[in-house]
Amino acid sequence: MLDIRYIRDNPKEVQTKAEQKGYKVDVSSLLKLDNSRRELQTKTEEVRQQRNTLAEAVGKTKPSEDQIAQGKELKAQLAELEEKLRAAEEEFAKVLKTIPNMPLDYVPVGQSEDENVVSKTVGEPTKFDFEPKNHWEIAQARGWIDKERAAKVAGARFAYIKGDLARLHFALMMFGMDVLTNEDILKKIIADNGLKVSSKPFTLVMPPAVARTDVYDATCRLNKEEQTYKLADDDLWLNASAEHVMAPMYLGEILDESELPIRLVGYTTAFRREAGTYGKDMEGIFRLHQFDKLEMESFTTADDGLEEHKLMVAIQEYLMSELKVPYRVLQKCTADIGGPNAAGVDIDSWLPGQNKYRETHTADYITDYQARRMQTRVRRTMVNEPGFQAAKIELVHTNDATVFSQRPLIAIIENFQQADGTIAVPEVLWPYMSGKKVL
RNA sequence: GGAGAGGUGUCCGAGUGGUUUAAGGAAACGGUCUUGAAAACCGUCGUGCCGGCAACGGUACCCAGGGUUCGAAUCCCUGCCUCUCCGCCA
Repeated sequence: MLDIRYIRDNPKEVQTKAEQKGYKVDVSSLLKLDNSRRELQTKTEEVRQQRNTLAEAVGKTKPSEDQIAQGKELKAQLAELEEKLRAAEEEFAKVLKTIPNMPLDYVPVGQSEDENVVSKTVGEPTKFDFEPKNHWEIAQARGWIDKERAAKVAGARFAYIKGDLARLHFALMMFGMDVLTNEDILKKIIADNGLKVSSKPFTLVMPPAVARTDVYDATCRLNKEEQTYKLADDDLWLNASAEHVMAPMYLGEILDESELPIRLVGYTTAFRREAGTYGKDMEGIFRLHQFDKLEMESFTTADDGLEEHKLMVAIQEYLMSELKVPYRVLQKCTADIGGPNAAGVDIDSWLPGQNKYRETHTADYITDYQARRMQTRVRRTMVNEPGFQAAKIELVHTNDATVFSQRPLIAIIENFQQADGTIAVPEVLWPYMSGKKVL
């Protein structure tokens, strides 16, 4: 959610930037709702004041007939005003939520994902002296993926991932966890990228896989039931990303600045209905209703938010480079970063089986847009001199980014396939493969 | 899942219908004293919203949402959460 005061002060900018993101919003009608809401609030508070004054005048004594009559009159007035105020606030909040976050100035303006800007390409598309297969062909031949039986059990777009492919998944997860929780590696990444951020390691988290409606909604990430699975008998939704259940961890809390940054690396199974993608990417495990994922989430001060975002991208690049999978970095344009984001980066991995780069990672910088709804704040000491100190409470900035989902498995299988049908395990994963270097 | 007891500020904890701007204590921070520290003493010590340049004023918030009342932290209802016992269970 955007700050209404910012919208009041910059209505034209908000209108323009929302449109750059492809959002149809009506800032002027929002501001009208804001005005009538505030007028009603003032009136309501005036009546409440009269009520409080009367109650105080009565005190412990028995109220007179006249006082009771007055009180009843005020109560009736208040009931009417409060109802109007409630309706006005509800309408106001509904419209305010439709205003997306403002893109940062460096985010390229674009109409669709086609206008994302490739900011970097690392490695060359892998060359083969044989015709490379796609991951689905390879996995079927090896018995690594069983979608037919999964369809029998759970329906389309589910999979049994088996044997060495399952092992490879856990190796990848372990590799990610080891990097993210290792301060020395983080220091190296920070130094190599010239970043000015804390080297505090990430804390490994296994979060709940579900969240309540109001909590999920506060993350600004809850989609409609067409997109997200809702439990039938409980007020709970299955998460569509670990980020969705880690972001609201500090809901309603005021953190101390000394606790920041809070860095979490969470492992969870994510669930997505993938409505509107029927027929797309049906082969293999590229797009499933369920997938396991390791995800970064962090809470920082506003001052550190952007550097934190850059750190997450740098970590993603480090992981990809260590795997030696060719990739490119995309600066997402205004149309593609998503409503809550101020900026966003995708990393696309080279998939020889599709002969193109496909998205395997994303990194989201959300500034204070989520934190305002979640009311996750930080108490900062701004001035601390003898005889004088001032504390300030600010919204935190949130960042999230993929460490590894299941898609990198596709990249590994396809890039490291050999003529004999086997897969060479990337060297950095050897320690996690129980001695297997070839699958 | 069944039965019972609870949920008050950073923490402990009082308050069960009306000067609650929530007692008291602890922690924290500033000061006095001290060579320094401790102790003692003095002071500060919630958040949101509305109005105001500001000082400040108003209002709401005692888990959440409803209700009763002239008046609710306090009474009633519902939900959530915690604890104890039972049941079940990786």
